[in-house]
Amino acid sequence: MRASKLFFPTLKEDPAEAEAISHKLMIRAGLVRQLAAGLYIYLPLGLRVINKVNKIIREEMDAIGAQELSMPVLQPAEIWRQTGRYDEIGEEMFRLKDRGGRDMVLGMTHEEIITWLAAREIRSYRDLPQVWYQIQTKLRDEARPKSGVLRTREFMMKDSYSFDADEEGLAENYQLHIKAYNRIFKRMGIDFYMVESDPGMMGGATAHEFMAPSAAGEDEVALCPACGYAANLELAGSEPHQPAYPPRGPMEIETSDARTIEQVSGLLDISPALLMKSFLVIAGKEPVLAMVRGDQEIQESKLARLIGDHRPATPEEIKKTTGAEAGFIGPIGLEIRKIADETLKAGVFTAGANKSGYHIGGVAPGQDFETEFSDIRRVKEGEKCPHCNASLKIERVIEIGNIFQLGTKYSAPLGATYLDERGNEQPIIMGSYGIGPARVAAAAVEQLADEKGIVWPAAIAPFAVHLALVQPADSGQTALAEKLYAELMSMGVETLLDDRAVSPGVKFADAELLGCPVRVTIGKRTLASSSVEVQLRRGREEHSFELGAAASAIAELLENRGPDA
RNA sequence: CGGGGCGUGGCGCAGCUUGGUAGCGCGCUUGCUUUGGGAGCAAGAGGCCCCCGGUUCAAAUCCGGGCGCCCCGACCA
Repeated sequence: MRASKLFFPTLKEDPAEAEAISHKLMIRAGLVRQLAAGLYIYLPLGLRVINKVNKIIREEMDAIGAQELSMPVLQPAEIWRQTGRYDEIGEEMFRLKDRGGRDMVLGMTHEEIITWLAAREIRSYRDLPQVWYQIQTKLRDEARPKSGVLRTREFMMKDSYSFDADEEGLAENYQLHIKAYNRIFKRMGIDFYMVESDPGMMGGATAHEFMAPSAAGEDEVALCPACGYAANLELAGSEPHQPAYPPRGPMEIETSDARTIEQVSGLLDISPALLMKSFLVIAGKEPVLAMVRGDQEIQESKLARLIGDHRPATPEEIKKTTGAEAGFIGPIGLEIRKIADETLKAGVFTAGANKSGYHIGGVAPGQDFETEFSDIRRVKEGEKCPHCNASLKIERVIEIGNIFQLGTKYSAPLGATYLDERGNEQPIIMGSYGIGPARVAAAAVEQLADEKGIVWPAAIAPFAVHLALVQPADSGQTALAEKLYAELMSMGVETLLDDRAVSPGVKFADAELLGCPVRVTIGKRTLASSSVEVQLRRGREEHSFELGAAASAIAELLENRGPDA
């Protein structure tokens, strides 16, 4: 490709609306343009990158026996009603009517549709197992699109679905996907972890996410450097330290205006770990008191798994339910559902007295009041790994892939069954597996970019070689550049020939911004020395090759750098 | 959905407090020069100042309403 013909509008300055590194650079390098909130146009260079990502995904999916197909984005609401998700999902699903007044939706995912297909076409255990996938547009009316291409309302997703006769088959396909995903992300040269994740409303028991560490990420994971335990903070567990507790023996303490953990621990001169935090939430219509130790925070997603959707109680509701103001509420004397974090099981604490201006000391949960115990706290950096007691690290990550064991969540309501060897009808056991190609590309930008611009991993770079012709007006230089360009292309090395009539500074700056792995410079120095200068984008390492052997030397250089080049 | 910020040539911004001529840098066009790190000189083009309404002799500027975009939080199948 010739830069003089390529549409790649680069920008000298960061766009005002961008915050994340990948967002800024993908706009500046002319990869994408924003149409509206969460809607992006992929320009030629951006599309080249996505296509490379997709190509790798296809190769590795095909390699585990998955078969590509394609399903509609526009879908009848009826199928979503059958699985109950039409009503469960709410505002995040785009809904519309066709001219005949039929309810339709724009697909946010394709479990319903693929299961509809399986229900019709799979009849016998002889038809199983199957793994089907597509790379297709999804639409979600996100509450808050953000960070450029990382969270958008319309996005592409590789989604695959496995169909098995039994749990063993599902486990096997799950493992195959883990293998494929590891290969895919390794080939792309990005850093990632596989972590345990919350299946959430996808249903099923087992789920993992593939996470690329990045400050621009929206999730956090807990990682154990010793045993490899890795989990999304939504469900990660830990062993918190145990303080020395005072003797049991409830007694009222006047705390006047001290409400927050900080104020109360300061006033009483005791560690926050000896206090109990109580939150009143409303689940449905029922009030629930959630309690964690004073030095801990509630992990909402863990609480939600016990009590479902909930919201904080209003000040009026708190007063009405407990008789006290926020800051003085506690479990003693409250006849509502109570859930205490399991770290409260062993100790003796100071809690709110349900009487404004007072706390109660010496409270032993489970003895001085009835409560359920469960893990509802958020893991903190430095707490002990639940498996090996090493110190946990917490990292911010971008979710680039996920895998779910669905079981019969979709096959049962949609009647996707098969006849087993004995002629008995059985529900098909399903799994579902996603990868977001745009997130993968953005994660690569986030992880590798330097102050000059993008540094693409070779596997997904828009071009392998950026060939800068310093003076296109000089016939000698042009002849050399054209020759090298033709040689590289004939060797299958994708090359961008920068033959634009712009100053050298612009060419070099754009080359660094675009981030192709290798930059080759042809200028008057090339004519003088008969050798070409080659610079690796990553680390900006310089090489020099003799003119005649340059093409093969460059190809070899690319070859040797492997996926991380 | 709660909180905050922003909306002025293609891009980045100033002007708004204190109403009266729309400005800067980059980019763009033409010519000449230049050519290994975002070139120089000269001459140009380009703006319903987000929209609607109000106040005023007069509104980019003040007031009301709306829309859009970004950030923090909630949500994220």
